[in-house]
Amino acid sequence: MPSMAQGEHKSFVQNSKPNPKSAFSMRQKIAEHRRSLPIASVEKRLIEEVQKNDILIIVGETGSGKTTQLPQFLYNAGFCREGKMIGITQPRRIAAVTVAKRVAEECEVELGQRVGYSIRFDDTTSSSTRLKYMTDGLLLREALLDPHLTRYSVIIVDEAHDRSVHTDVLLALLKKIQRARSKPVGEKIEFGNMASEVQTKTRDANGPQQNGVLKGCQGRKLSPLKLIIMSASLDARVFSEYFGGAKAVHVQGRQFPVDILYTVHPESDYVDATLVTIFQIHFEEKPGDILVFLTGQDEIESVERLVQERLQNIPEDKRKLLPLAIFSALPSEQQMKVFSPAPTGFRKVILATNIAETSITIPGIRYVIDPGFVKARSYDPSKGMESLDVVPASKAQTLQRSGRAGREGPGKSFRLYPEREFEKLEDSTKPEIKRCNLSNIILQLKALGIDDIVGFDFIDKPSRGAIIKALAELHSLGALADDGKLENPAGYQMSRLPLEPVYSKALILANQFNCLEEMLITVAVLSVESIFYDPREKREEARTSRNHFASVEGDHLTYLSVYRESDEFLEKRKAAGSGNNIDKIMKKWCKENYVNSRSLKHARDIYRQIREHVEQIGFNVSSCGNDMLGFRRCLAASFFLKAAQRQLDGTYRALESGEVVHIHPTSVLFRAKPECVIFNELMQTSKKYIKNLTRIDSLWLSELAPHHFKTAE
DNA sequence: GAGCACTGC
Repeated sequence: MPSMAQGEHKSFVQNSKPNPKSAFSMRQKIAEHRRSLPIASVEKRLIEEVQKNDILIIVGETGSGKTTQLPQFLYNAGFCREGKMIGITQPRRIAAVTVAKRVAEECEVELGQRVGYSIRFDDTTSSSTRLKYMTDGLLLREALLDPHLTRYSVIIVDEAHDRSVHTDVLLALLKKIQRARSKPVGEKIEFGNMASEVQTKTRDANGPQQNGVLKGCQGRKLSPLKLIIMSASLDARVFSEYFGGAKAVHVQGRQFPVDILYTVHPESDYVDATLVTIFQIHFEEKPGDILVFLTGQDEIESVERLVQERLQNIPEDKRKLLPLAIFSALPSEQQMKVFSPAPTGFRKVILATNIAETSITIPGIRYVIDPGFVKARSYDPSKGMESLDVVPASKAQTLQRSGRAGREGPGKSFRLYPEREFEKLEDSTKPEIKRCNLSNIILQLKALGIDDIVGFDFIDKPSRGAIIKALAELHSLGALADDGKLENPAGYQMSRLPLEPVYSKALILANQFNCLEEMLITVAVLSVESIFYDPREKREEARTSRNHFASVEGDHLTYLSVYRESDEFLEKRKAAGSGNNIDKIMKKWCKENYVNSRSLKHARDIYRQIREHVEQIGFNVSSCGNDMLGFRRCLAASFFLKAAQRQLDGTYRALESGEVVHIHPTSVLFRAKPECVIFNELMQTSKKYIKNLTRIDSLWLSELAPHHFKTAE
């Protein structure tokens, strides 16, 4: 072991001005603490502000109670008259569920009555629901069916600082809807008409009767819509400016003070610095668990190993330190371990990715170690390529991380860089909309009747190049006509499916190729994280299992056989009379076959949902049986935009971008190296890798996508 | 022969 000597010691300096707004509170024991929440004292004022202002920005730190209390205040003040609802959006499913449950408890109603939540695959709302918690993505979907969101009197967009694509698009849309709802219906409004017109042809069976609603309101005003944007931290000004100088109200939070400490000098090796700091805290600080923010699985696993190694070299009475890893790819049973209290006398050190920044809250944390980096996804529209890079965290992220030390008592945050480096960080993370593929978003906007995408009023405008690229892709897929308007019916059908546009297109084609059943399964599996466990898994049984499913034709057919075999197993068990617990049976099968049960369950949910959708469109779900040649031709026709040809040196050239790429080691075609393939994903990590491929005949491309390959011959 | 932060419909 290198000289990670015990004597090594890092000097930290206290930051010059203590963070004034650090007062997190413990997880509130709900009912008894309601009155003591900071927001309780400003109920009257908040209601007045909402009555006076159509748009209100509320800046509230964690622990203010805004998410649980404000909707109740509004309900009591009469904002749900005439059956109207208050919608509260969250960026994450788990938050929508837990908050709704808590509020139902506080209101002493059954979940799904006055208070409910609705997230994909799980809707607890009923006709009596007035406070509806949901994900922002779900509300966007609702807007496709009801372009004025007429059932809502108030919409609260919570955690707007998150700046997810969904939040950004939703805010832009709500701005438009609010304007439309303040005008008499007879007047021409900027969008919605076209969408509702076409809707009569393609509307979901249970969609609201939009035309009827509009007719009934003829000559009258739609009721106005109140908009409340809730955000933590620095970004309030951005939202206020976007909404024409909207009023912003601050609500005090509740957190314990967190001392911020910086290193005196920059650290050249943050893994090493992390290790030193962990032991320094362990030896010198009072009891309390440590939370370390690292960038990924590999890093976490190596720090875990290093901590274990080092523990062997210190006196036995000081070894009471328990390292635990948490990241999203970790099976949930192992994730749960970080939540159980450490054995008596032990100190936990949680090695986490960003998952611990917002998604989960671990009790007992008093110390945070923040090396100041994050792994971020970015997208290069010109090459159609994603990449994952380690980049410096933003100020907002860094504050959020430090706050994790002050939820249960005063804490300390150790930043592994000097204070002057903090000042150089970006204020906040680049909004996702500026670093992702826009084809899906643009398809949604087009379906809402918004045709001028370049001129659309985004909070942060995506680059022109990214917009053009997405428009071109949608045009190639047949979703957009030459004039840039949505094709009827294909474009509308595609916008209704909760899938990447290219997968929706694949379903439309599969309907024509008579292999819709196979394609439904394939795109469901492609829509989830890998259904195979960690491919680094070298155990013999795991390899055998993967080989058992592998198809020489490629990954798509491999996924098909995994899904089908799991399904057959389930059917057999059901027929044998033991079909009571589907989840349990599937888990057992997954374990035996080294398949990720979380992913497979998710794929099955998606399959069920999109099957319903295509049946509503009027497609007949038929199977091509054993005609895998026909199915591969359909895959080629669907994914022609992403084809690659083998070169003499064994590398591949992506036909669209001209990039030199490599087959990803997780592909079943990694060794076979067929002459021509279609693929679904192009990602740069250590190399430019293509993932999820199927072997095709290169002649199929010009035959099946002549509009795209006419010059190729 | 090598590797994937986190969400969401």
